[in-house]
Amino acid sequence: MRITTPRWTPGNGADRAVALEVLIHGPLSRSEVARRLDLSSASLTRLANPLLESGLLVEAGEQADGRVGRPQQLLDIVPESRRFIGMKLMADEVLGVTTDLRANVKATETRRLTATDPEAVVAAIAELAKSLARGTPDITAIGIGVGGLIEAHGVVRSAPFLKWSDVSLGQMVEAATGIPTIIENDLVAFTEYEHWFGAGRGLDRFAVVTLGAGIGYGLVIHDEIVRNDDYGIGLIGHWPLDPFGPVCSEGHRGCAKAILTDSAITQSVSQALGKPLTYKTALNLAASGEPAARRIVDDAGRGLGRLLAAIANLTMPQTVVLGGEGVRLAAVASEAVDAGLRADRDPRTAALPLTIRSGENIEWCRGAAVVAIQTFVLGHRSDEP
Amino acid sequence: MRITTPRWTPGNGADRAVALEVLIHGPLSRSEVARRLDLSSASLTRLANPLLESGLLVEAGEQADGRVGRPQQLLDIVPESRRFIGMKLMADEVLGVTTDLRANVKATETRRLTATDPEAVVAAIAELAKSLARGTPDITAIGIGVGGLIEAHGVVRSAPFLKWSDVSLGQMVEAATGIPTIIENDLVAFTEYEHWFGAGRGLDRFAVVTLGAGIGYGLVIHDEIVRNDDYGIGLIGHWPLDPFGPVCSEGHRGCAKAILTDSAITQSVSQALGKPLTYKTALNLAASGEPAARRIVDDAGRGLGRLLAAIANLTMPQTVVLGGEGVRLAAVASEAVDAGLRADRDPRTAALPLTIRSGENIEWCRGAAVVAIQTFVLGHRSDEP
DNA sequence: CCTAATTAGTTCCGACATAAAACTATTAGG
DNA sequence: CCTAATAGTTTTATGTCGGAACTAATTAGG
Repeated sequence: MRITTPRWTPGNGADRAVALEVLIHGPLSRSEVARRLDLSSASLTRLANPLLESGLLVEAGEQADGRVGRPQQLLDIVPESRRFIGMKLMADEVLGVTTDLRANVKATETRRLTATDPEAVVAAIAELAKSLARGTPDITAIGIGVGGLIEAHGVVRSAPFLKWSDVSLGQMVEAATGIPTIIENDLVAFTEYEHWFGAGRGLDRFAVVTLGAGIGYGLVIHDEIVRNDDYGIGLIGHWPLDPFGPVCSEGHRGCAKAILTDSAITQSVSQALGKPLTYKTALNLAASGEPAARRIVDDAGRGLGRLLAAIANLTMPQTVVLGGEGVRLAAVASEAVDAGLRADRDPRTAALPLTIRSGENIEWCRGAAVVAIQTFVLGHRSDEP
Repeated sequence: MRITTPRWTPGNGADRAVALEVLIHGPLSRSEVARRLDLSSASLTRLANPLLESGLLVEAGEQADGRVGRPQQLLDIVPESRRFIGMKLMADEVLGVTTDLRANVKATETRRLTATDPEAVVAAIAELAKSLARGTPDITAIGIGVGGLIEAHGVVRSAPFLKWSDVSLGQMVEAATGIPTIIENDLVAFTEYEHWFGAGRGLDRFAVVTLGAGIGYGLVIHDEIVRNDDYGIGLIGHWPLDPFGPVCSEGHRGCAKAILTDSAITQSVSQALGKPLTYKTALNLAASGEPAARRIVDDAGRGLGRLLAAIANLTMPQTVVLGGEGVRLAAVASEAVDAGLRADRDPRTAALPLTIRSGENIEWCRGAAVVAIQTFVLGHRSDEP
C-alpha cells in the first residue's frame, strides 16, 4: 500500500504558483505577486482569496514604505501550519529535525545505529520519527537524505557507507511510521535547501560545494537542480587540483580527495608534526601560524579555490555555497582560496560571491526536510515527474 | 528608427508552441504534438488548422507504421517558406550563408575586409547581404556571429579581434540593408544551432567545445543556453590542463591556449622538427606516426580529454559537440582524448557521447542564421526577454 | 484642512482557451 | 463483415484570465 502525500492547494496551477511565490519569497503584496507571476491584479484577488480562506495564507500587515498611494497588504504563509521531519542518515547514527513549512528547525534529535542492515536502520528511523513527532502537530512528511545513488520511489540503489544496494527505504519507513517519506541524495537535499530558502533563493544559477569526509557538489541552473543518472557517485572527488600534491587511495596525485577532505588534511598535518591530531586542531595550528600546518592548509585552500574556479568557469554561477563539516577550511585558508580562484579565472571576470555555511550536521537535515516540503508543496515527488 | 522583426504566428502562445514543436522535431502527427505539449486532441485540431491555412504548416503524408487504427497525418513546416542570412565576422573577411527555416544552407559567399573600422565592415556586410539576397525569396532576418562581448540591442561591447568597443553593429546593418539584424556572440550562435537543429536537439543538457585560434565553450542546461555577463570573454582559454606543458603568452603553464589551439600545436611541432609547418601538416605527421608530432598531438588530445572530463563532471551533459576549424585534433588524437577523459572521471560514470563536427567555417554562419530564426520564431530577440 | 494624484485592491463581465463527450475516419485482425 | 483500436473533428460546457470601472487608503501640496 502506498501512502500518498497530501496536497497543498486544491487548485490546478495558478493558485499553487501564488502560494509557492509567497512561501519562497516571503511576505509579498498581491501587486508584487502579480508582477512576479505576470498576472493581473484582478487575478490576484481571485487567486488569493481561497488561499486566505483555507488558512494557508494570512494578511501580515502593511508595507510601511513612504510611497504615495494605498499601502500594500502583505500576504504571507503560516509556516507553523505544517510540520516536517528531515533526517540525515550516517554510518553510525541518524540525525533528525522537525521543521516548519519554511524549513526552520524546531527540534533536533539523534539515534545511534547499532547495525547497518536495512531493518535495524528503519527501526532506528521510525523510533526517531516517533520521538520527534511527540509534542508537535501532525507531521506532513518525512525527508531522508542518504549519500549514494537514489532511484525513484524511495529506492536506495547503492549506498556504500551502509553497504546497501537496492533497498526500498522509502516504502519501509512509510510502513513503519505511517507518514509519507521521501528519500533523496543528501547533496540534492542540501542543494534544494539553498535553492528554496538559502543563499540560492531567487537566483537562476548557483553551485554548492561541501567539504568533509568527501567532497560534494550540487548545481542549480535556470532555477532547477541539475542531475543525471550518475548523481551520487561522487563527480568531483578525484578532481586533479595540485600536480605536486599527495596521492589519494586510488593513486590520483593531488586530487580533491587527497588534499581537501578532513582526513587528508588531518593526516598530512599529523604526519608533518609527528603526532596524531584532530581536524580541528590541525586547522587551529594553521590559523595560529604553525608553518607546516599553514602550508598544508593553504595548499588545500588553493586547491579549493581552483575547484571553485573550475565551477565558475564552466557553470557561470551567481554564487557558490560552501558547507559540510569540514567547511572551516574555507575560512582558515580564505586568502589561499582567493588566490586559487584568481589563478584559474580570467582577471576580467566578475568576482564570485561565496556563501559559507556553519558546517553543522543539521544543515543536511534541513535539506532533507526541504525535499519533503517540496514534495508536499509541488504535489508530486521530486523523483516522479 | 527600429526595424522590427516580423512575427511568425499570429496567436499568443499555444499555436506558437505547436509550430515550434513541429519546426524543431520534424514531421509530427497531431496526436504526437498533443502528447508532447500536454494538450487534448481537440485543442490540436483547433490550433493546427489556422497554421495549415496560413501556409506555415502542411500535411506531409501519413505515418506508415503497421499499427491498428486510423493512420496519423504528419504535420510539417515548409522550411522553404522563409529565408535567413547568417554571417560570421572574422578579422579579415566576412562569411555569409542563406538558409531556410531549418537552417539548411542554400548558398555561401564571402567578402574580404580591407579595413576593420565599423563603417567599412558594415559596408562589406551590406554588400554581402545584398549579393546573397539576389535570386532568393525575401530575407526575413540576418544573424551575425561576432567573437566578443555582445550586449542587448545589437551592440558589440568589445571585440578585440577587430579592435572594437561599443559599436552599434545591429543598428548600422539594419540601416544599411533594411533587414532586421541580430548580433550575437559567435559561440552562443554555434551552440543554438546544435540546440535547435544539431546534436542537442531534444536534449536537456549538452555542451559545445570549439577548437581553433582559441578555445570556445557553450552550455545548454534544462533546454536553455547558459550565459552570464562575462560570456564572450573566454571562460576556459587559460584552463590548466597539463602541469608540465608549454607556457602560454600570459605565463600559464599547460593551459588550454598553450596546448590546444591550432597555433600552439603548429608551433610545437614546427619547433620539434626544426621547420615551419601548417596545422594540417602537423596533424598529418602525427597521424602518419612521426614520433615528435605524435607526442605533441597526443598531449593536446589528452588535454582536450581532461577538459571534456571537467565539463562532464561539473555540468553532467548528455553529449558534447566538438567543432571549430581545429577540430581534426579530436579525430587524430581520439585515443588520447579518451584516455584524458577516463583519467579524470569516475570509472563508474556512463560514457560521454561525443559529436564531432566537420570544422568548416560555415558551421558558424549556420549558427548565426539560427539566432535570426529564433528571433523570428519566438517573436522576440534572444537578448531582449 | 482640503483636494489632487497615486497606488492597491475588488467587482463585474466579456473574451477566449481548454477539454470532455460524442462523433467520423481509417486501419488491423479475426 | 464485424470488432477493437487509434486519429482526428465537432460541439459544447467550463473556467480562467484580464480589461474597465470601481472603492480604498495613502502622500503631496496648496
